[in-house]
Amino acid sequence: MGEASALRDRIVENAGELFRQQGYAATSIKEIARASECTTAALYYYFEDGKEQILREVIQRSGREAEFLVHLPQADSLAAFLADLGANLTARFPRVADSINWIMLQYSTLPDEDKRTVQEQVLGNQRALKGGISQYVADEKTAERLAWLVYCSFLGYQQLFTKLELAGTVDLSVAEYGGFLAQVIDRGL
Amino acid sequence: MGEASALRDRIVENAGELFRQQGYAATSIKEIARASECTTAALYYYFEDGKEQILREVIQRSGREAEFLVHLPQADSLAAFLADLGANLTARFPRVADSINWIMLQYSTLPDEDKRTVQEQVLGNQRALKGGISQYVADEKTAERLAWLVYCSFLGYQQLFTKLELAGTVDLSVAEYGGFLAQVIDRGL
DNA sequence: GTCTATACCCAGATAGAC
DNA sequence: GTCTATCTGGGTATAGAC
Repeated sequence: MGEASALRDRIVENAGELFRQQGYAATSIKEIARASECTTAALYYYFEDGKEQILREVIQRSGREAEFLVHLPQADSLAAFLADLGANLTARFPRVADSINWIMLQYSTLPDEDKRTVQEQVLGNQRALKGGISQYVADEKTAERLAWLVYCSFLGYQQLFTKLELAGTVDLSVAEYGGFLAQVIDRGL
Repeated sequence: MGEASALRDRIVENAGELFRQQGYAATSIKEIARASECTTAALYYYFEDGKEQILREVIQRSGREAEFLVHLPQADSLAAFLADLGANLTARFPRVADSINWIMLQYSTLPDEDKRTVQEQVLGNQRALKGGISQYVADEKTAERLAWLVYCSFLGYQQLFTKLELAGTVDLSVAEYGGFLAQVIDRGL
């Protein structure tokens, strides 16, 4: 089904970039070929099933790449941990949020195997986050829920403030937002 | 540019439904016509600029419809207010989240006027939420931030748990999630 | 392995009948 | 106002040369 090659890699990479920017449906195979500096014929040499196969591979790759939380901050309190997280998430989280965004629209049409891949990606992120939080929170269930809360909060923020460009209209940076979240979690209002 | 008519309404309505389900790019004008039980020619009678104009009108309508938070719960504490909100959001929020989802992918291509419409929709929701929260929180800035936090949190939850079907894998209902958020906000961990 | 050339289909769009 | 019929272009896909 098409062995490894530099071109093959470039195609998956560029397709992913285009999907993140425009979504799957709005991206044509010609566009992917152009970005990869090859023809559509070359593309079909590596991906017999065409666009759908590229979709599958992009999803799998984005699953592998999604370990954005692996390098969790070291801190000596939960509040500090979360504030750090917010400050540092700017670099890696936008990509994750972009991926989730276009995949979400595609999700219902995916074969079960790919659905699982996507879920695993999200679950992996949450688990990593939970691991970090567990250092400061004794109760298992609380850590679990807190990880979801933090994950969902940042995802929503990312989408509204970056994708919808609210950052230009509303004065609330990720760092501030993260700091506020940290503070609320730490001691309530 | 096409006066009011039952068919015209149906078209915008059905187009919106399809956009929410599949996104803008994946929805063809023929599909919209089929769903509206008319031909594409009839569609062009009402929408001279075709698909793009329909897009604009769907966005405007979804802006008008987005007052999902107008009927805010009455409660005698912030925690109760938020818990209620979580429990009741199930009905109206999914639609808002779906809209944001597909619009987000389209956003960068929108003319400035429509961008503003979208932002207004989000800002309107946040403002409404803030209004509710202000009853319990004296400080202006805190209410502001809290409204964003709540909004982002529910948006993220909605997308992960409903769109990505995590609700089937992870045991955490909206009500539980909202309850937890309420509790955290009220008194921290 | 990658290209040129091309087939085929469906999407967006419109003219003209009724 | 709504339809039938049709055009054009771009999208997916492939055969065959190099």
